[in-house]
Amino acid sequence: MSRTATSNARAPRADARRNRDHILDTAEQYFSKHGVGGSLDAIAKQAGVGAGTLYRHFPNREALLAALLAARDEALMSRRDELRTKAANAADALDGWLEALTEWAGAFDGLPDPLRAAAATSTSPLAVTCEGFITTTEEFLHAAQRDGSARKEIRARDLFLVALATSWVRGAALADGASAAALAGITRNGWELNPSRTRGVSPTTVD
Amino acid sequence: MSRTATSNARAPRADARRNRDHILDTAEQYFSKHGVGGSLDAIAKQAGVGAGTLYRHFPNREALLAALLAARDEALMSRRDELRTKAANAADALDGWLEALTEWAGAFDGLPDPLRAAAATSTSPLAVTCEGFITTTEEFLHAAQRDGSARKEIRARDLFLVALATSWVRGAALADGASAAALAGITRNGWELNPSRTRGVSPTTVD
DNA sequence: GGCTATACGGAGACACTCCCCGTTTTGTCA
DNA sequence: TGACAAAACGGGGAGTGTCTCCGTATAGCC
Repeated sequence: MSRTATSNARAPRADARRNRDHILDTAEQYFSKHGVGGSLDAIAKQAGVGAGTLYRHFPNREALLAALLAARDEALMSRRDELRTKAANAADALDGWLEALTEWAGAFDGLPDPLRAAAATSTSPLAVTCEGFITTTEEFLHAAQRDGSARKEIRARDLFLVALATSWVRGAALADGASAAALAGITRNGWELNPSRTRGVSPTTVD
Repeated sequence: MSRTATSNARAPRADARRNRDHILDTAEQYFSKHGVGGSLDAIAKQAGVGAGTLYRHFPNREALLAALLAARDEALMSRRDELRTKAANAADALDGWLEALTEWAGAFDGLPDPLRAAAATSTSPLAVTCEGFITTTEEFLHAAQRDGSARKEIRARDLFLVALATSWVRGAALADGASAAALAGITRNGWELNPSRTRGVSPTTVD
């Protein structure tokens, strides 16, 4: 009981903070190049620290990923705020949010898998992040459902999983922009009700 | 040139065939329990053969999976034939086929991942299987597009990937039947055009 | 300058994939 | 039936990865 109630632990040592940051930087690079499955020991070596140091800071791959994604939270939050205020209508807002989520989940190759697992288990550092974004999804979804532009039977969690799944598919449909667009279209048609705008699909040439 | 043109290799030895079958049986059980990520050495041990024997028959995990799935091909084919003849219309046929694919991809935990990879690379024993099913998907999709019940811009490969993705999501949404139904609904609304039947979604209670 | 909590690093236990090669088994042909 | 060559077996071991443990180093404080 000798510590303050607000911060139960004392401030980290300077070298600890330095190493942590360095590991994070290295992991960011490494996962970008090799996907989330990249060797953790290799990251430690490349960061110039021992394996023990890496595992002390991040007990497992998920913890490391969670820390990496935390750095992106802010961007996603500001995107949310932007959609809240600037979207033309609730449907576009929801669509924009799902696209933002899909991109977020595509930050590293293979990222959708641990995210999906986290969304199911809730006993993972990633789970907290996921739950937060599901709540935001719910906000946008409810708004769209209230004004009749989204189907009533759809739940936010399912839509979140759809965004992850879209990202998952994109990881395979390499270099095929058409697939990404097709997926987005299928998803939007999937949840949308009474589309107000005749969206771009021109009747075009018959053959 | 001393062999017959039709079968370039001689018949396998009796013990080889026996071991192969035994490995397959064991792998079926093992993957069912532990998912497709289960240890191959453990399968060999449980099957009572050496690791070398397993790897001689199936050079890698994908080859083993492909052999396991081959045993299921027949069931899927007969489902296809059933849908061809008994489905009320092209849309229901396509829907039924996609559901069959989704179930097929859910045979083992984690199966969608190698399937997705195979659908992209085409240099894997699983790729052949995937391509075959994509072709069938194309058949059902074209029929639906011809009679105006499926959107024109959708491609068979994308729909195949959607089926895999649905299976992938189901792997997470454990024991939640509602999610499975929701996903199926989103998918169908995603590709369907001018739904002829007012499908079950009752306007129901307002709150 | 010295003391202690904190943090470091890397050796090593354990697991998994996959190759290699000496040994065993099978099928065939006299 | 016996013997021989091809086919197949099995498991040791190299390579790679995860994660722990503990002797050593160092930052921060008095």
